[in-house]
Formats: sequence, C-alpha cells, structure tokens
Amino acid sequence: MTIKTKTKGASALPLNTIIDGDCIEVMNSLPAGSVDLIFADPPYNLQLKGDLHRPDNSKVDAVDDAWDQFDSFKVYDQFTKAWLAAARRLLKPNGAIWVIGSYHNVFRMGAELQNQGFWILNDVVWRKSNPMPNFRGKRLTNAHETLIWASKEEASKYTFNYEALKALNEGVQMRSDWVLPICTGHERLKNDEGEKAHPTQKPQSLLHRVLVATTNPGDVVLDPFFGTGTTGAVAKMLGRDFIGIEREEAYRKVAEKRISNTRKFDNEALQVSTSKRAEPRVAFGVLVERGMLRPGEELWSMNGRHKAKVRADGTLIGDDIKGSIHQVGAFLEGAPSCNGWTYWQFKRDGQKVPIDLLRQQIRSEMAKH
Amino acid sequence: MTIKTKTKGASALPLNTIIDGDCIEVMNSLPAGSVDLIFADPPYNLQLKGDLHRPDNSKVDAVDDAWDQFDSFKVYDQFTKAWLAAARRLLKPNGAIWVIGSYHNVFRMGAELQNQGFWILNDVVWRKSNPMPNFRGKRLTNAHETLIWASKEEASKYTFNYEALKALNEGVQMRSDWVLPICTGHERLKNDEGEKAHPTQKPQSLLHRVLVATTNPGDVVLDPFFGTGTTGAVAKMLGRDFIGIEREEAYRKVAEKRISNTRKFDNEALQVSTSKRAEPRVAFGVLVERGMLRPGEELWSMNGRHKAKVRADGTLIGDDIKGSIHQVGAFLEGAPSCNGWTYWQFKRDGQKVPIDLLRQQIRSEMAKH
DNA sequence: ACATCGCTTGAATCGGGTG
DNA sequence: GCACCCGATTCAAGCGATG
Repeated sequence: MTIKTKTKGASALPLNTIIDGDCIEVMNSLPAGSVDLIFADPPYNLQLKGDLHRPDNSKVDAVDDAWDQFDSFKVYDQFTKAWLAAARRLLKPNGAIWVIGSYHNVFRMGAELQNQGFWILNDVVWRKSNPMPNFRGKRLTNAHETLIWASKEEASKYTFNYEALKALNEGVQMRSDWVLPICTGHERLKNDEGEKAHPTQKPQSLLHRVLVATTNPGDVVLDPFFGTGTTGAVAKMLGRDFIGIEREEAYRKVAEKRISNTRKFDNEALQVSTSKRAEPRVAFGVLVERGMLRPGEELWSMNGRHKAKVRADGTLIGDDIKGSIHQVGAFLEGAPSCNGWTYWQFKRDGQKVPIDLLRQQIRSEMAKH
Repeated sequence: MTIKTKTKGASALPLNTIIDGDCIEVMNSLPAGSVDLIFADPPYNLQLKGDLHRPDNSKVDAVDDAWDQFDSFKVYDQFTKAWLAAARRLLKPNGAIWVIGSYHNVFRMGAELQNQGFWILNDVVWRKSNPMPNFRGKRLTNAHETLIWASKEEASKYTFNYEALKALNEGVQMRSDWVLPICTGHERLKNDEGEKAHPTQKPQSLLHRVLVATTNPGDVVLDPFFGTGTTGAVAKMLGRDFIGIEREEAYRKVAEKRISNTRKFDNEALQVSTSKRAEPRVAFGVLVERGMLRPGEELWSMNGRHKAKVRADGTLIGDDIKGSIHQVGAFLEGAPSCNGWTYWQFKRDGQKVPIDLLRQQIRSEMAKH
C-alpha cells in the first residue's frame, strides 16, 4: 500500500495505513487537530462476556448480577470517555465524528459526546431492510441501529453535502432514517475457514452515505475500531484518505487485502452536486455596469404586485423605499428578508424574465476564466 | 369523572384522575409497587437559540415554553435522575416504562435508565411520515423520535402482546421502527384562541400501539408528564386505568375535557384494532384443506382472460406457470405483484365468486373461538 | 359530488462573508 | 470580534375555497 503522509508541525500523519495497537494510545500519539472526520464503531457493550478491557488494558471479568452490571457500566463509561477524548483531540476545529451503536451502548456514547462538548447534529437511524427476526417472540424485532453525527464543538463549520444527499434521495432532502440492507453475500468477508471474518461487518452502503454526506475528496478519515476496514475501503473508492487502527491481527490482514483489491472511482465520478451558496458572489450593480440593465429601467416583483426602478449605483427605488434589491423586496412584502435575485423580474421583448438569469450569465463567464 | 381507587396496603391509588402537582412529589406520595406501566414524555431540553423562518419567510412556532428550559446538562440530569427514581419506586416488580425523546435528551435518559437498574427491552424509532423539513438545508431532516421500553429490572416478567402486534403488522412480527404520522388535523387540540393547546401533543396511534403492546385491560398506566392527556384518552378507549400528573392548569383543563369526551369503545379505536390489515393471515391452502375448494377445481381471473387449476397443496397451476395464487396472478398479468385473493374467482351455481369470500368465512369462524 | 389550488403547519439545538 | 447585510432554503397533510 502506498503510504502518503501529511505534515503538521513536527509530526506526520500516516495516511492510508492500518496501525496496529490500542486505539486510545495510537490516537494520543498522532498530531492533534489533524483529522477531518472520525467514524467509530466501538464494541457494543458489555453484557458481552469477556473481551472488555479497561483503559489500562486490564481485562474485565464477565459478570451477570445486578451489582456487577453497574460496575461494568462504569468500566464501559471509562472506556468511552477515554477514546472519545482521544478522538476529539485529533479532530480539526471544523471536524466531525460519527459513532454507531445499539441500545446497549449508544445512550452512554451519546451522553458522553455531549459531556465532552461535541455538538450533536443528528441522530440517524439505520433501518435494516433484512434484520434478524426475534426468534422467541418476547420483544420487538431489533431492526435498526443508531448513528450519532456530531461536530467537534458548537461553533464548528462542519461539512454537509446537502445537495448530494438530496440527489441520493430522489430529489427530496435526506431524512434521519436510512433504509439499507445489512452486509451479506459477496460483500461479507470470510476467513480462510470460510467463516465470517468479523461478527459485525458494516455494509459499504452505510459508509458510502456517511462519507458522501460529511466529507470532501482529499479529507482525512480516521476509524479507531477499523475491523475489516469498511471505512478504509469506501474512503479509498471515494478518494478520501483514511487512517485505520486495529489491534487484532486477523482483522488487519483481512482489511489490508480488501483495501488493496479496492480501486478508486474516477475523479469525475467523485464530483457531487453543490449548493448555490458555494458559487461566486455577484453584486447586482455589476449587471448595471455591464449594461445588462439600464439605470431607470423598471423591475416587477414575481407576484406582479410591485415595481421599482434601477439606479445607476445598483440600488432600487420604489414607492417610499430605496435600497438593495433584497431590502426593497423585503420592505414591499413586509417580510423579514427577501432574496432579490429570485424576487425581481425585468422585461425583454414583452416577456418578464427573472434577474437571476443575468447573474447566471455572469457566473458562467467567470467560470471560463 | 368517576374516581375508582385500588387499595394497596394502607394507601389508595387514585385512578382515572389528573393530579395537580410536580410529578416527582406526587409520585413519591403514591404507594410503591402499584403501577403496571409508566409512559413518560418529559421536556426535551431543546436549547433553541434564535428564530427560524421557512423559505417563504413565515416563522416557525417553536417550543419556547418555560418548562423546557434547563440551565445545563447537569441540571437536566438531576431532574431525570429524580423523576426516574420516583417512577421506578411506583412500578410493580413486573412493571415497565416507556420514555420518549429526541437526540437532545434521549441519550441522557437511556443512560440513567440503565444506571438505575431498569432493563432495556427495545429502543423503538417513531419514524414520522410527515416531519417538519430542515429549512436551511444544513442537516438531515429530523424525521424521527426515539422511545425506550424497559422493564423495572432484568428479572421482571414484563407484558408483551406479541400476537396482537404481529396482527397489527400484517401478520409479520412487529419491528423496532414504527411509521406513524404526527398529530395534526382534528386530533390536534386547540385552546380558546384557536392555537395549538400544547406544543408537543403526541398522536393517539403511538399510544395505542404502546398500550396494546405492553398492557392488558385493567392495568394501571401512569403518565407523569400528562400534558393534554393522550395517554389517558387512549387508556380509557382501551379499557386501561390511568393516572395523570400535570402541573399546568391549562393542560389539565384541556385533558379533562378531552377524556370526558372519550368513550371506552370508541369507534376509531375499534377500527384500528379490527381493520383489514390487522386481520389474521389465512393461507390459501386452508381453503383446500377444509374442502371449500377441491383440488383440480378451476379458478378464473377477474378480467376473465386467464384460468388456473387448484392443486392439493394450495398452489395453482396455469399455462406455463405454477405457484401461489399471488405468483400465478402476477405472472399472467405481467405485473410485479398481484393480490391473489381479489384476483381469482371460483364458480358456484353458475356464478363467479371471488375467493376472498371464502377467506372471510374462515376469519369469521376464527373470531368465534 | 369531485377535483384542484392555495394556504397553513409541525419537539428545530437550521449562516456566512465582508469590513 | 462584532455588526451588517446578503441571500439560500421545505415536505407531507389537512383544510377550506373555488371551479
């Protein structure tokens, strides 16, 4: 695997590699403020017999009575607190995190995220189209898992590719409930004995949606519980850099092989729809300067109820009101605000045309240079 | 309102009343171990800042009530701890609790439930069929809320009406994600000024499912955050006893009126529990087993264009096709699916009759037993 | 009576660039 | 850091008015 590094101060970031070790120690050894996104699928809990370790790596005994149950929650909370703190330190100021869990552990993770100052943006329900039934008929079919998406802090300017997700959802904005099948068939990795290589392999479709939604090409994505590397494989396909941490050699081996067999999509395919907000700003006055509108020319409101005159400085004058296209529109409508670009129309050849059309002309000229 | 009481030791339980007061104090004044189910919809601690406007500039009527304001997570946690402890004391040993919340508060509630020894049975996602969109396009549409269902302790023999829920779900076991519309239209209670009486009124369909799933007729259901009394109204319809606690007089008044206008065998409730979707699934083969149709008998499609023969195992055989009544119908019509019950007809006394009539006969026999 | 259109509304942690 | 102001942004339902 090609090892790319990014330098941040004195230390370098090992990109597109799987690091062997305890995720807390490894994260604490990496440079702070260097990662764009973290995706974490930690052990789901503790009624789990065995295999739970304290932050100091000592092993927790399997327990089943109520008192020890409380004790095991305490230990799980310590573990959660430690790895979330290490994760938060790694994030850039505008970075974000995803965690996934079930009712066994997700409430404790969510509370700790809030306690540490992460700012929850959404909780997302992964609704499984093909869950395992409840065989004993004693409860509801456990047909979902919960993800939490949170920015590093309240003020973070997090990445959210709104238009791309809207496009993924047939043109209506993406909701907080995602229907996706569980990982089965060819996608499910097997070990040499033909058994499933990992008990909780996540489907690529889930990571695809997460990464398209909240990262851009070239971003650094870290997964502290890498397992068989779904995060890394999807990151590679999508042209993101990944860092995986995994302490089980068997998983690392499967993941290495998987990722080396994965290819990146074409650059063109990685482009996603973007919002208008990302397009260059155009001042209304430019339309006048360029002669696209004449001073003194009249504009009509979309609803036909109002009109105003263009002035040489790119402001409008209407009845009892002067100001920008936005201000005059807002005043005439009695609204708190108004997008003048979509509110006003001008006349050409007897037809009324939105002034936004002129802005688009200017933008397309700008794109050529 | 008729006041029924149940005596438990020295103290009596005030049934089917709305108690004025702080829910923690009131719960602590009631006899321990006396309640079958608690449904709790506490303040969510939304932490809203400025105003929000729709793209058409109208203002969103947000939850800005004093009862939803908390100074910090710490204060909210103290509140949660106190009311959950009071609730747990009230529950019978085999009692259970439902809580509902959003990502603002549900993680803290879930963690505290576990800390206090409640045993989580399922987390349930209420997927809203008609949520409010995200107007700014900055996040995913917040299209769900989360409920947690937990027994008083791990050893509790909780109530779960598995078959009733299966029947409600077209004969397949109920999942942990429930699609239900939010409370609008005539169901939404208004105050004297014609405004919504409560900012967060829950739909009756949600409480209907909760109470059918986890209580039996005659059970005592307590709601410590009664609001406008959805829990009480549905409990009354379904023949359960309720206890409501609510400290806002305006809400109590609306709830009193609502519940006094509610009848036990409300038509609406009956329609829900006996709707066609809820009726027991009948295998076509049963019609053959019972001699209502003979193997070898011919069936005709509704449009008269196709026919097929009944086989002894309850499948059909037509030209070039064998399979279920649905599969054969779909094949002959070149359709992706087909409801065989309404597609096929048989002949009696020269008349063609839909086979669904036979299914109805079986169902009415089943209802007698 | 029936279809269509327009208006209203719902537990919401809902900007960002420039000066 | 703050103030100012540009300007981007919505889905499903119910209900009443209209044709």
